Amino acid sequence: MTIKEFAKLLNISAATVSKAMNDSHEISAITKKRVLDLAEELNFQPNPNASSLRRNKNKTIAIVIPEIANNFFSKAIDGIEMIAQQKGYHSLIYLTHESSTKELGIIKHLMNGRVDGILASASLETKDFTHYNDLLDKNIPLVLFDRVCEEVQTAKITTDDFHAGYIATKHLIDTGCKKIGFLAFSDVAYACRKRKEGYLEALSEYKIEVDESLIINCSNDMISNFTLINNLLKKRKKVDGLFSSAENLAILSYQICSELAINIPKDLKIVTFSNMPMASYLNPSLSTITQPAFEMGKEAASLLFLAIEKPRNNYKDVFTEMKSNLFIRNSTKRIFK
Amino acid sequence: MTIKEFAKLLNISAATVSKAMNDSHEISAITKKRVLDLAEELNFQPNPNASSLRRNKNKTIAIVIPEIANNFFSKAIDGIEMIAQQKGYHSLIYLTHESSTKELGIIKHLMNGRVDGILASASLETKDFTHYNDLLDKNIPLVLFDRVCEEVQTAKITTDDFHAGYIATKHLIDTGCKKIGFLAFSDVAYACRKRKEGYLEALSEYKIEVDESLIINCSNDMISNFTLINNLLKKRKKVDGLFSSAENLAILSYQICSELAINIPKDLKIVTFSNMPMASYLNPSLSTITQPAFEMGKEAASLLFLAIEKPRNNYKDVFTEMKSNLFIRNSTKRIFK
DNA sequence: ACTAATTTCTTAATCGTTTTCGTAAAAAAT
DNA sequence: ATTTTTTACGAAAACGATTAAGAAATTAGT
Repeated sequence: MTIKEFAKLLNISAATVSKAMNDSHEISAITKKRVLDLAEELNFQPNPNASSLRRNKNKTIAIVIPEIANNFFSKAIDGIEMIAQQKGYHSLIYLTHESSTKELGIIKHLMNGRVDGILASASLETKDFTHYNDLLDKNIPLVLFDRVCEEVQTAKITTDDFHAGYIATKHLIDTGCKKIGFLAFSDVAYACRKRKEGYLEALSEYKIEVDESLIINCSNDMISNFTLINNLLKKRKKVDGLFSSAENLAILSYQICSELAINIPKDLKIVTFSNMPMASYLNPSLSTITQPAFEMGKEAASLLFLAIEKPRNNYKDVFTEMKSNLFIRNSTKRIFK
Repeated sequence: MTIKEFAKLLNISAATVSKAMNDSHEISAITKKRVLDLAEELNFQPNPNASSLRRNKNKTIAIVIPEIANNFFSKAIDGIEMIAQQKGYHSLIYLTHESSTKELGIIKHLMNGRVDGILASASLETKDFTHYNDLLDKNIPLVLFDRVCEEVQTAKITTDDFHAGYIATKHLIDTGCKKIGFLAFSDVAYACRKRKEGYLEALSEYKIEVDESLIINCSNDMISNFTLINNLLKKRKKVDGLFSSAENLAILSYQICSELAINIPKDLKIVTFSNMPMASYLNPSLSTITQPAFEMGKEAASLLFLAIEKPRNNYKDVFTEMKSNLFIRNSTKRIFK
């Protein structure tokens, strides 16, 4: 049903219906009620494409993320979608599967005005960020979250990665670790670099010399990650603590420890960034740095809507570091020998 | 940039550009190449709203699911999005948070033609399914997956819930359980009813009398679920095996066992439906029935696109039961006393 | 060489809204 | 009572693509 047909039912013009549904002051309360009541009754909704075309607004945002089968991102989406639904917006979702080619394709595609704004988390592979800057040149609001990058001058939501890295490493030192390895999920990602800096800061504070062979630069390839971590852990005496910057690397480490019969936490203590709800029930229970994924999603979305609805607002300067939490569990339990 | 402005750059008409970009046979190869090359260079894309309005097609589908911070649904979305991206479609995501009111609102909203088709998984609360039938009346393709319902005559993708329930229960019996409880995540959901029927079938086959007090009808309220399961497990001698129809109920059971100092698997064996990647690393490792979530998503999406692109196809008759797998781990380990 | 058929492009109508502008009617001001 | 202002609505022109129908240019057929 078109707005014209609908209008005919009430013997008024399409213009009046449109204005009534948009709560224009030009329309009397009486007429508004007649329109709204019938619209409710017949579930009449103006064609969104025609509306978007005319208004040049689609009430739609895009969420571009590396992966979804991931406790952090799925919770973040939960937060984003909640705010979007509150605001009456629709959320398109795009997965890059950590491929910069896919990311580039998706972002370039989104320049056609299909969405009013974009929430993105860069893929691991991505080293060139010009596509994000192109978005900004086209005045499409963009908020980066978690996987942010310095090259793009726009709003960013992250966690206190440096501090968390420091705290995690300090915790390992406090439980008696002397040779602490660091598993980097990326050697370029801003968040990972910050986590590493926190790690280095803690080592420095406790006068522990940095051993580069204990710093493992992992990638998106789980096979090669396996090899890397396996090689590290095989020379067991060289490492007694592991700070992992990503959940999946910790899982991999659990697997490798199980295969190599390395006892956690006796032989090796592990603390990791993770949003896993089951961390308490692992064998042994896993000490984690947990990011406020849901809140980050909400925060990022709120900021995006601010940018969309108040174009004068200089949202681009926002840089929010949200607080993550250290949950101490048995994987970093101090063992007195 | 509009198609007119773009056309002017090549000294041809907008119509020609449109046809060239849609690979019409009316346009010469030479012109097509000129158009496509410039479009590539300038990243020109026709306004999607104008296009959708004219064509009455949006190249967009909706995914309506109860929750996303959930291993099954996030993997299913992964599969759906992959197929959608291959087909050049966009995926809108809507979360109902298990609320039938929200579900109803979302589905009613989607009747305005914003999407070409819908993939849905009903919320637990939903008992009235007329909104889905309304969609079908409006000729909007609909594929239900996992949380399907008999009341709606459309395509459905599920798992072999009856068989899986039977196998899981049989496995508990084989490992020595005599008093097996069943944790139902819903008393109405089709999938859960089937799982229960499989459970009952196995009991019957082994001549184990059904004890209704061991069948716990859980809900979406985790607080009351806690009470229900806690009450069941406190009278410990009454139950020595637990078949859980949903992951979160198993997690809750682990928690309760830990609090009540019930040893798994010695005092109680547990097997559950779950897509948790960490099942092997739990304490004890958790025996699971695992659904092919990713493949289910792909299958559901493929079917939806078939319905969208071949309107004559009677996709509505499709009812696919995909095979789930039983992974036997330590939570159901036989203990010889 | 002339007509018919085919190829390739253009013009113009159309999709269903929103919004500007204009105009009655009603209310307020004189 | 007349003018001015305000209120409430309608007519028509956008928005930017697609496509049916028509026209020019080319090729084929006789």
